Amino acid sequence: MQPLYHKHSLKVFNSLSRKKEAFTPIKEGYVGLYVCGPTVYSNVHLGNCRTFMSFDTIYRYLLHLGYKVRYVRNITDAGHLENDADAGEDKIAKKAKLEQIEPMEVVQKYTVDFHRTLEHFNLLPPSIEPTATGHIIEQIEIIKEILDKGFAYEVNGSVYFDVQKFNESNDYGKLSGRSIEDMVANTRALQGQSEKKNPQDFALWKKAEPTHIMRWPSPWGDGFPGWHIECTAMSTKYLGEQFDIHGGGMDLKFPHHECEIAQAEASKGKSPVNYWLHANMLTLNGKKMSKSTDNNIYPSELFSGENKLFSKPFSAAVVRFFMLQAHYTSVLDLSEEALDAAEKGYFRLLESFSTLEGLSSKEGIENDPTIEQWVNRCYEAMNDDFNTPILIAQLFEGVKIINLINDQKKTVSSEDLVLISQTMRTFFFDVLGLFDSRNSDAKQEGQLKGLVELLLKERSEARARKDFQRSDEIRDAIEALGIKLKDTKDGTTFSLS
RNA sequence: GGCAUCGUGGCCGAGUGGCUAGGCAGAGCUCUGCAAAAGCUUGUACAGCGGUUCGAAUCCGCUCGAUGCCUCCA
Repeated sequence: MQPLYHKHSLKVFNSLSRKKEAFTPIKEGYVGLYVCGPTVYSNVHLGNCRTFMSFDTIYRYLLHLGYKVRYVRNITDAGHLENDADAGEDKIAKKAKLEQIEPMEVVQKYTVDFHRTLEHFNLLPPSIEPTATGHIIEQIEIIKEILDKGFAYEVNGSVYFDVQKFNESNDYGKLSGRSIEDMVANTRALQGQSEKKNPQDFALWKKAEPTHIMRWPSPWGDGFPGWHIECTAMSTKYLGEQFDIHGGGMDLKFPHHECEIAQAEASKGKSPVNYWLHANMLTLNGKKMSKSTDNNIYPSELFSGENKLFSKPFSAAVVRFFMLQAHYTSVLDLSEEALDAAEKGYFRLLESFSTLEGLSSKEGIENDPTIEQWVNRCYEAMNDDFNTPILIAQLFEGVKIINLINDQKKTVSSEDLVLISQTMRTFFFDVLGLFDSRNSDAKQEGQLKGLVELLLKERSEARARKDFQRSDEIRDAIEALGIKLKDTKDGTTFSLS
């Protein structure tokens, strides 16, 4: 069977051209996808999750279409400074000092948190998850290449990218829509930048001060890599000098992604990425969530309901559904009212899967062409730059069809029924990555306990009226299910296992 | 200050030159022992002011408001 991408023409919004473009991978059938991962110096918050969820959905759809996708998402575990000044402090080192632990303990702690959280949201793990500290050699090699090409200079054990020089032959600012003249005119004068030729220049390698813990040897002395070089090194290593899709949060567009383009063009002489995709921000109270400004909420607080903002808990599936009801390029604001509405809609969709199981088709009737048209609309939605809100609207159309059949107001052929079922399941579970949060182990155990208690109540009532035939019937039936009963003078207890 | 994006009915949120997005909430009806679920019906919204056009929420200009980036951030 031919892969689905032969039938479907996917379009994506390319941030570089600011246009929707037909998606054509470099090598047919294969997609290289790179997404900037987190800096692991604190717990991942809900805003971070949205971006990774957006790209998870994109990854899932590409897989569904039959592409072989190599999805690389890095872990930034070194090298990011508090600011551009020479005396800037490594965030991870700062946190380590604060918590009085080793920097690598910080990295480990928050990497584990990151993975656990994303698992709650049902994100698929990437194909490769490289770390910055594991690719110091590769980063040094690229810095050397940039130096060799004359687009960087060394000063006092640090290496800086020469933005002015680069801009003479290339276009620095094309991704973010800035001109270098504007940048020159508007750059704030920060202290301690005397090493740089120009304020726009950015560090490729920084000399480590004697107190700096995270340090590696290099041709320029002990130091650590700059802010942007890790992504260039790792994407090049695993996806090649040119690859299909680079994703990340909107806030990384400038300077991070701009610098990535510059580094790749300077070292390899060609533009590294065909399609730049940027996921928009999740806001809270109308403001961007941010680790540094404290305007954020952590997933665990939302799941437990223990937070200042929401009066009740929301499951990870509901949150995922809520986020997918907005397009990934739009700003989305989080509120209790919106989550409540999402929860109800999500339950309605889930209900339809139960309804679906009880449906039967009718023999000897023709396939209904509107069913196939509906399936096509589902695909059209996703093909149009992964328009999950429209897909979800179509799934609700599916719910309507299912209910009509259930109410015997519509009859379908067995082929159509299979098609409806497959389409609903494929998009809901596989593509959107949604899941049934109602059937968590804890919840099921609670329900089971409730049912057993109900039966025990009836049994004790039977015993009270000396109807031992009935009470023994109940006991035997419960014990036949492997639930052990124990009568004590205070009443009956039971154990499920 | 510069660059970019956005402003859609009670709420969330798609769309982007003529054709009902969808969800939640509300109203009415059907079904139902009660309830729930379900079904049907119901809302002419696109910040404001000009302009282009046979026709604009959709294009252009201005005004107002909001957000993101310009310093680490998804």
